Amino acid sequence: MQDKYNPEPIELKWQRIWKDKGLFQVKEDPEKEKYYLLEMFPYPSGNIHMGHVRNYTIGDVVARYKRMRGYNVLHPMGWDAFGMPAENAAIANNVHPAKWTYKNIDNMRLQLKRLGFSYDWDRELSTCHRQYYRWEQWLFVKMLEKDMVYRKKSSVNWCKTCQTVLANEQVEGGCCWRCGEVVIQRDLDQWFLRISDFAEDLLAYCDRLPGWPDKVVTMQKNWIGKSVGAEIRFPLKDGDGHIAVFTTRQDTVFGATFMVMAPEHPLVGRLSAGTEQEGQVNAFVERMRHEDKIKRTSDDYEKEGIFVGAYCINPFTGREMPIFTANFALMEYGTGAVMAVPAHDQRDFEFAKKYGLEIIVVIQPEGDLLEAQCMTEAYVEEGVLVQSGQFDGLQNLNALDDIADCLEEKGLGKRTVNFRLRDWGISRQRYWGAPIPVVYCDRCGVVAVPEDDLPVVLPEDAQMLEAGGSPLSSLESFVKTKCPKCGSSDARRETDTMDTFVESSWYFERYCSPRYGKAMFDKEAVKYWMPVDQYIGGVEHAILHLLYSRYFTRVLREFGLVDYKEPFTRLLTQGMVCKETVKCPDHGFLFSDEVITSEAGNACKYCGSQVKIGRIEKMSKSKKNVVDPNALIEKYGADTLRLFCLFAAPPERDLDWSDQGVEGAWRFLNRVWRLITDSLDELRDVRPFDGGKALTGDAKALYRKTHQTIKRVTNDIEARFHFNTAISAVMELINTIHSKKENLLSSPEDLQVMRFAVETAVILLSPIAPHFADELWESFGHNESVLEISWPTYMEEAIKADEILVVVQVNGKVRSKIEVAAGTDGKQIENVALADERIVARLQGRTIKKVIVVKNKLVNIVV
RNA sequence: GCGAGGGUGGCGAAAUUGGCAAACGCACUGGAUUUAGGAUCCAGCGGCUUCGUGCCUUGCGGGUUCAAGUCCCGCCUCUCGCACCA
Repeated sequence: MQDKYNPEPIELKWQRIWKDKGLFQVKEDPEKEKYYLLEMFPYPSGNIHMGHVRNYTIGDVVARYKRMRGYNVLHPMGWDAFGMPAENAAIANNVHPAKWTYKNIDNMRLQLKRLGFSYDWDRELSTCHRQYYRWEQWLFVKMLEKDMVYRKKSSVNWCKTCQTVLANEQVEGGCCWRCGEVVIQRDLDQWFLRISDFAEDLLAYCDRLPGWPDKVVTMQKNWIGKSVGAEIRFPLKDGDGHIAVFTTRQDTVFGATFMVMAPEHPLVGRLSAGTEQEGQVNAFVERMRHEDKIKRTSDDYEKEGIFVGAYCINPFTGREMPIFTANFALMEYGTGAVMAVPAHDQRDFEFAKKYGLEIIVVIQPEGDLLEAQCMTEAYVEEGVLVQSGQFDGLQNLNALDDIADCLEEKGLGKRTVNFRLRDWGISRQRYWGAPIPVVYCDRCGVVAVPEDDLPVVLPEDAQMLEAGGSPLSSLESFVKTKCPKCGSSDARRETDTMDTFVESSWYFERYCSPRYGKAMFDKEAVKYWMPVDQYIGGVEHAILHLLYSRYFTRVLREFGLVDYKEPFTRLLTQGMVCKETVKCPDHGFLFSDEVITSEAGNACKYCGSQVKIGRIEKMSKSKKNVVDPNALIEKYGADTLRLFCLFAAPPERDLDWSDQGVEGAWRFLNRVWRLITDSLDELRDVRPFDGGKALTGDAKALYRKTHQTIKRVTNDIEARFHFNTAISAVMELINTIHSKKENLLSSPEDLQVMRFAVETAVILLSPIAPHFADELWESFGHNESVLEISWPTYMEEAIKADEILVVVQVNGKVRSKIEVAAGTDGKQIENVALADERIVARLQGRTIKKVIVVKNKLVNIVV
C-alpha cells in the first residue's frame, strides 16, 4: 500500500486481476435475473475520443452497479467495422481497408481496456468479419424469397465525393451526411428493403416505448410522417385517363382550380406532347432534373412551374383545371401530383398569384366574409363550407368524412394513408461493405446465392480506385461466376455492397451468441438476454440506426427468430462533449498546446498574435478543440477521467470540458486516498459498525450520514442515472468523515463507525472509480473485488434524526428556526414556534390569521 | 413556420411530490504550513446594505397559493430536430 496515490500501477494491476478471474464473462443462467446493458459500438476510426469515454463510462457504471445488485449483466463490446473511412485511408496511405481496420481495432481495444470497462471481451465481434456478415447475407436471401426486398431503378441521392448512393436519412439539408458534398440525383438500379410495410407498426409502437426520451420518440414519429387523407382521380379533359392526387384536405376539393405535377411525373411528357407547350415543358423538366437538391429544398427557393398544355376536370365542379408541372411538387411523395386549392393553401395561393390562376373560396371563417380578389394570403383555418354543392354549410372538418364517403360511392377515389417514410435503399457502390448475395444470369435473371454458398466473401485483392466508384465491379475474379440455377458460366455477381446500417441493425442479437455457427444467433440465448434493458448512445442516431434496428427486429419476428417487437426497452441519449474553441487571426483554429498562456493573455505559438476564445462547441478535430484521452490517462489515470466525465454534468446534457475540473476530480480521489491511508492503522482490524448498539454524538451523526449517502447514491444511479449528484453525495460523506475523524479514533464503537463510513464510501465509488476502489478495498484486508460484493442497503431507521430542524416563517419569510423532537405533532410544533423569541418579537401588535404546519418541515404564520 | 428541450452566482451545476434557492465542485480571496513554489489544511465567497441578518435575487411580465426555480397565462432568448409532405 503506497502513501501516495499512483494510479497507473494500480489500474494495470486490477485490470489484470479482473481478467485473470474472468469477472466479466457471463453466460445464460436461468436462476438469475438478466440485465442487458448495451452501449452503441464504435466505428474503428483509429482512436477512442472523449465522446466514447463518456458514453462507455456511463454504461460501465450502470453495468457494475447492476451486477452488484445481483443481476446477471451482459455487457458486450464490438466494432462497426465496415464503412468509407477505411477506403479513404486505403487510397491515401496505400493500406488495405482490412489491414487498416484491424489495426485500428487492436489499438482501440487496448484503449478501452486501459479504461477498465467491464466488457465480456469473449463476445467481441467485428461486422467486417465473414462470420458476421454471412448471416446478414443469409437474412437478405430469406427476405428476397419473401418479397421483403426488391430491386428497382430509381432516382437516388448521389454524392460525387463519396461516389455512392445515400439513403434519404443520410442527406442532411441537401448535403451528404458524411462529407458535406451537395447531393445530386441519378438513376440507378438499387436494392430496397420494404421498411414502409412496417410504417404503421413502427409508428404505433412509438407510444409503447416509455423508457425512451420523448425527443427521440417524436423524431421517429415525424420521420415516419403519417398523413390520413384521400386519393382523388381527376379525369383528363381530352381522351381517356386521369390524374390521381393524394390530399389530406378533401374538404377543399371544390376549390381546386388547377393541378400541379412533379417534373418527374410520367404524365408530364405525355400530356405536353404535340402541344405548343412541348418544347418549353421539356426544357423545364430537364432543368429541374439537374437542379441541385440543396437548391430545391432551400428556404428562399423560388416556386416556379409551367403549363403543360392540357386540362383535367374537377369531378365535383365540372370545371376545367389547367395542368402545371412545378419544381415544388415531389415525385416521391403521394402520387407525385397535387390538386391546388389556392384559397386555402399558402403555397398554392402564391403560385396562383404568380401565374394569374383562379382562386375560389370554399371555406368561410365564422363571422367574416372572404373575397377571393381581396385575399393577400390563403385562409388555412377552420370554417364553414361554401360553393361546395351538397356540402355547403358543413363545418370543414366534419366534411372530411362526408366527402371521403362521397368519393368512394361515386368511384372517384378512396380514403388513403400516406407515409413520409420510404423504403430503405441499401445498395452502396463501395468496396468495404458486405456483398449483396445476388447473381445476375442472362437466362434466369436475378438469382439469390444459395444458403450453402454463403458467405459471399469480400475479396481481399481488390484495388481501391482513386476516383471512387466500386472496386468490385472491376475485379473479374469476383464478378464472373456460375449461375446457381442453370449453371451458366456467364453469370455476373452483384458488385454493390450493403449500407453499413444493415450491420448495426442486429449486432445486439449477435452478442448473445457471437460465435454461433448455425444461424444468425442461438434462439435460446437471444430468448434469455434480449431485449436490451438499457441502451446508451449519442442522439445523432435517434432516427437512422434506431429506426432500422426496430425494423430489423420486426423482420426477424416475421421469420419466427425472435418473439419481441422492440429491441431496446430503455434508451439513454447522452449529450455531446464540448469545449471552447481558440482561433488565431492568421492560423485559424488552434489546439490548446498551440496557445501560449501568459499574464498578458493568450497568444498563438506560431505568430504571437492574440488569440480569440470562441464559443463552446462539440469537440471535433476540424475545430481543434479536442482533448486526447490517452494523455489524460497518462497524467491522471483512468479513474480520474471517468470521475470527471460523470461529475461534470448529468448524462443527457452536454458536457463542457474543463481541465480544471479534471484537476478537481484528481484532487478528490487523492483526498479520499489520504483519508483512508492515514487512518488505516487504526481501522485495519476493526469490524464495520452494524447498527447493533445505540450511538451518540459524532458517531451517531456520521452513521446517519453514511446511510443517507447510501440512499442518495442508490437512488441517483437507479432511478435517474444522475451520477453527478451521486458523486456529490459521496463527496459530502468524505467531507463529514474528514471533519469528524479527529473525534472518532478512540472508542471501539467510534472506530467501527469510522470503518463503516469509510468502507461504504469506497463501495459507493466503486462503479465510478473501480481500480481505485478495489485497491482501497484490498487495503482493508478484503480479498475479493468490490464488484463481487453486494451493493449496500440503507436503513431508514438509521437515517431518522431525533431532533428535526423546523423553519418558522411569518408571511412566507423565514424568521427563525427551531429544533423539535422527531414526530412532534402539529399543534405542539405550532406552540413551540409561537413561543420562539424572534417570532414573539415579530408578532408584536399583529393578529394571527392562520398558522400552517407542515410536519417535520416548516411553520408558516400568516398575520 | 412546426415540434422538442433549455435559460438559476464569475463558471459547471443542485433543489425527486409547491415548503430554508445556490448542495457538490471549479475559479477567486484571506490565513496556516513551507527557504520558495507546489501540494495540503482552515476560513470566506449571489447582489445591495443604514451591517438590523434588513432588503432584493432563479430570462421578462402577469396570475394562482399561507408558500412558486417548481403550477397557470402571455412574451423574450438559446440549442436541437423537421421543413415546399400536398
